[in-house]
Amino acid sequence: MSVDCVIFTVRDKKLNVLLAPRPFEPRKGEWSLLGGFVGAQETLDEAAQRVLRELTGLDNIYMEQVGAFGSIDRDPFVRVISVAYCALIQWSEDVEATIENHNGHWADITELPPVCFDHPIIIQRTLANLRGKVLHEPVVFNMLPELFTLTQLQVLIEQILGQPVDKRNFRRRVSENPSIERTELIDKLTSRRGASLYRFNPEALGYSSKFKI
Amino acid sequence: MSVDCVIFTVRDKKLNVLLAPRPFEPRKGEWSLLGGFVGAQETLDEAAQRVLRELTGLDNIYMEQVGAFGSIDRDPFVRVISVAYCALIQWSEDVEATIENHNGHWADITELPPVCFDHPIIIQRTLANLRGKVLHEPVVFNMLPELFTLTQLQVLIEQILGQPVDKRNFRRRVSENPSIERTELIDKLTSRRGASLYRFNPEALGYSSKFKI
DNA sequence: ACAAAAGTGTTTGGTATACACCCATGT
DNA sequence: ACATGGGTGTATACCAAACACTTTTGT
Repeated sequence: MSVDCVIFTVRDKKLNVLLAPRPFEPRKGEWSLLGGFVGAQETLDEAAQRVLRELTGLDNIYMEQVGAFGSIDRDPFVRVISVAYCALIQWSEDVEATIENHNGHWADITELPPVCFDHPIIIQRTLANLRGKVLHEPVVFNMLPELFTLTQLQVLIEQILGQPVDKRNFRRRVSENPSIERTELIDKLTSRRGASLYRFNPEALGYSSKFKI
Repeated sequence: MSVDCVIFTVRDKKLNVLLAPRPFEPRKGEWSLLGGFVGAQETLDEAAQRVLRELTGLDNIYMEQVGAFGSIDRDPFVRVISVAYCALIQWSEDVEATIENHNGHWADITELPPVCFDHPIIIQRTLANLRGKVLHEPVVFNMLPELFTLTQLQVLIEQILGQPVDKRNFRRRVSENPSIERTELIDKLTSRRGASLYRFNPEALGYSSKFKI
């Protein structure tokens, strides 16, 4: 019984997934998702959080279960059932260091290397899952810094959906979403003109109103 | 490692879920979902199909995984992780007999009796799942006979959604859905006037068109 | 001056909703 | 005759999509 984490981040304007060489047999050394076994006193959610923490140093991360995968061919001797979790993290130098200690490598999801077992299927299902909810649930903010520009947000959503998004319609929808608040701050790093920085404030969602981008 | 089946059917115009007294300790005798352990040579999907077959006599049934549930408190001694499956079946006298041999009982989902462990959560999550897709995927036909009237279909959907549906809008949407074909046959059992019988024909969905009701 | 990203409204077509009466038939 | 469920159309409000130019500023 194991958990496998499909860890997404946005890096250099591309959606990436974290892979690592499999640390033991069978298929030792082949690319695989980051996983671990479930302890006897852990819930599945706890196990997933722990695995993520051990391999990235991150804690308190957004994770959601995707499903259980029980293909038989995984290991010829031991039956392994794996529960997949989707994690969204913010890329940073800090994390990068911890990840490298565990031989983790980011792979652009549009050009994945060969991955072992049924992990390609798990990645695809997780991505489909994410695509289905990115516009209806406030999950993307887990991949962005506290303050972000609308272009950053748009590019990220385009990466997840795998298709372009109309800029004006996008910005109108954002402006109608009370939980995405414009701050007085201006980011001058990415453009000459400078772009307003925004913040996600979950409190600002009214009682009945649903999140929507 | 077990699978639990959340088996829905429509009976007497109500959405029902199948429960059975738990056959062994702990909590022997309390209401529970129908479950079983996963064999060493089975996939999860196969295990779910087998459990369903053993307990209802039905084969080749629509089933979909809902997720894995790993709460610890389930059994104080053995760690059990359960993968839940949603099954939609057509109610019939035949099935009823097999079910009774296994002490199965239908429970109206609007007035569930106390159910053991985390099974109430599993039922609610499965139902939420079903609600989310009933209008976008052709799943309801698994709960209806080959030929059905539009009122049957409407009542079923209302039961699943837990709210009424506008009759004229509903019938317009159905008429726009090429996969729901009107036959020449008339059902005279449920009304004096008689109602046209319809059939679901998955082939009739065009290439790009999505199912929608 | 120009390159590079930020920012900004309107029109149009489609889709979802609300709503009430007549029809056919068995009893 | 009447009770029961079957069947039908329109008007309106809302939402989604398409679309192109001006602004700011660092170099």
